[in-house]
Amino acid sequence: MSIIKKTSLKDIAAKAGVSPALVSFVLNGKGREHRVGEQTIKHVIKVAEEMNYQPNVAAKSLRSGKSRALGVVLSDISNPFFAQTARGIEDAAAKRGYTVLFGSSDEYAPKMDLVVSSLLNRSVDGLIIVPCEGSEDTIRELVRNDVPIVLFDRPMRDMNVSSVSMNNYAASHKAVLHLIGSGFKKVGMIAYDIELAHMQDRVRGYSDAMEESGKKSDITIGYVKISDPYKMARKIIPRLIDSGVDALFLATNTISLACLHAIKEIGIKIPGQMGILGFDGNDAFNLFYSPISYVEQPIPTLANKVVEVMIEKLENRMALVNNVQIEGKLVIRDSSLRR
Amino acid sequence: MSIIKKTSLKDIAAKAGVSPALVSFVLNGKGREHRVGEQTIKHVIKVAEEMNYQPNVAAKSLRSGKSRALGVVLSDISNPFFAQTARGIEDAAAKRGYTVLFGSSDEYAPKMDLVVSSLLNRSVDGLIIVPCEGSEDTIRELVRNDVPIVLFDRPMRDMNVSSVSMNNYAASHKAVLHLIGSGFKKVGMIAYDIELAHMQDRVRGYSDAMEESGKKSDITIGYVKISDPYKMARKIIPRLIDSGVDALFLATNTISLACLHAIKEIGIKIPGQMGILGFDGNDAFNLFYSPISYVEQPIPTLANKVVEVMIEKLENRMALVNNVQIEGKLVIRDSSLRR
DNA sequence: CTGAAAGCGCTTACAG
DNA sequence: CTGAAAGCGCTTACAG
Repeated sequence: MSIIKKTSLKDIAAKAGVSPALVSFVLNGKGREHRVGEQTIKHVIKVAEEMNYQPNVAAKSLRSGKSRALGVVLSDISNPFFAQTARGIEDAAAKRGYTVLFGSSDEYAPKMDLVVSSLLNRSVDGLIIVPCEGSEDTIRELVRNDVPIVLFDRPMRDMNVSSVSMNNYAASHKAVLHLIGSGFKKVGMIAYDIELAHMQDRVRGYSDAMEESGKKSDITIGYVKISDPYKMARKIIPRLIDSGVDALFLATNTISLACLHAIKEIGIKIPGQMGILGFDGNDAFNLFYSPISYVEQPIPTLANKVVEVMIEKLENRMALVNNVQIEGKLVIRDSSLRR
Repeated sequence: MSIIKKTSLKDIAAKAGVSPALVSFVLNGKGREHRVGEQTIKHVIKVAEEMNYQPNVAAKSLRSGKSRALGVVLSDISNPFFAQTARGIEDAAAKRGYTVLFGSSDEYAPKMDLVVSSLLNRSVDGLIIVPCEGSEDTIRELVRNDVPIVLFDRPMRDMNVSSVSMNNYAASHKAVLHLIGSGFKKVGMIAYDIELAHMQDRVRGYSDAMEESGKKSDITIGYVKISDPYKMARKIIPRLIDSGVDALFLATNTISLACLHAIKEIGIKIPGQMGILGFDGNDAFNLFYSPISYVEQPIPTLANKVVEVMIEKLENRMALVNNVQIEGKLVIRDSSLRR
């Protein structure tokens, strides 16, 4: 096994006694199409294997304008949700012969622009983007320039762009109904103070569930900054308790963790004093003295789907917009069960 | 802001009224060197900016044989330690104008070979590798073929290859002395049953600390499989307790988490019945009812260093082998304090 | 101080 | 059924 590449098309052509063009056709599976003889095809392939041919990717993409590479812009690849997403996308892409380049926007639009440019610069064929707040213009311009993009995790309505995300409205709605059904009187929510659709959907799911349960006047939402959720959670939670909130629906994994820290610090008993339902499973939820219930996002399914939609778009050159929603799952543990 | 690239060197040359070669020189900062006139330099740069020139990476790397891309082979990018490493490497590389491609080996040598080939195929300039067990031959072949590589997390001795890792021996040694100093009588260890240097160093640190403390006969190591640490932890821990072990030094983050799950399930009190000292901080450690002490790896420092060593190697073409060790830090919480 | 030209390794009309 | 040739966008000796 020699991992190192050096053989070129020309070398194979020379050894096989044919032209480089022919080798190119055969190796790209276009032998039949160009009516190359069966014998020749077999022979060329054999020689290529013997010489351990590895095509030069730079040459290929220079010539073809395609790189078989996907750019993926995440919020932060070190965040567990996105780390798992990254892994899922990498695997799904590899299965289809695509490589993936990652970048982190840190939820900051100018940083996102930087990452997008750098990725485009590397001539990726398409971009999978977790759009951050204020990135609408960037997305719009990419669409306008026919850059193939698929949004992940956060759809953007009224914009001509495909997306793959969880059905945030339905999952949140179900989660809140579960809390209410479990006997909690006044369910509050802690969310990010951002306009992005996924967050709005989670908030709507909560509000609608409250309203449908005749608790419209109990709707209580504490907003925290995406830049420092812990600090605000520490301040807001006591206030929510004072206002009579006896259960909390936490809108993201990071918010959940921040709130658990605050709750532990303040010394609130779960679920006795406060019911909890978080987002995205993790070890901390499982190891908490009162295991935490949560909305589970089917990350591998989501990752797989976004790659599928992307490649569909790339290889069929379809312009049609596809907004895929995948259902979440409620995982129920002690923290959301009134005793 | 137009993110889309299309301007070529030739376009700039035409507009600036000079030759493409001259533009290439100027834009690569070799204007002075080639004694291009100051006026011309300024003018060319201005035109390039006006036209929002973005060099075609494929063409550059085809021609130069360099891609300014680094390949990074991790164990599993969805594992928190490696996710944070990925982020650190990405940032450090971006700062120096390099892009990063990731791949996960899943601790399986054949998979690692696959990922390495694919990365090399994409003509990365160098490879940062977290070597898995049984990958010595691959590493050796890469070295033999002059592929610039730097090992991360796990050095390999007696092999002509640079590495960046934590000083595992010292950190483990210190951790175990702390447990003993804290009053625990019989400190056991749970480790992976692998030969890799970082694990051996952690085991040696433990053994030496025990021996130096006159507890040679108390040395008790439970080995778990890297493929399913939880299952074995569940079996081994009761046995260790039966043998009188009253504190556990856990050799990795994953092992720590697996053991905490098992401990919670079995219902062992920490630190009353069992002292615990784990590896790598995380939310689960902090939120555990008895906060877990741990060895902290300075991930950003490590990530930064590995990129530095890599680029040093790449740009100075130095053949010299550099084995960097960075000291870990002991973070002490309740779980390792006898009361 | 500046330009013309070759060539990196591919793909793809075009010609036969 | 197969080959010769152009060209993707760069860089870099070479010539002047």
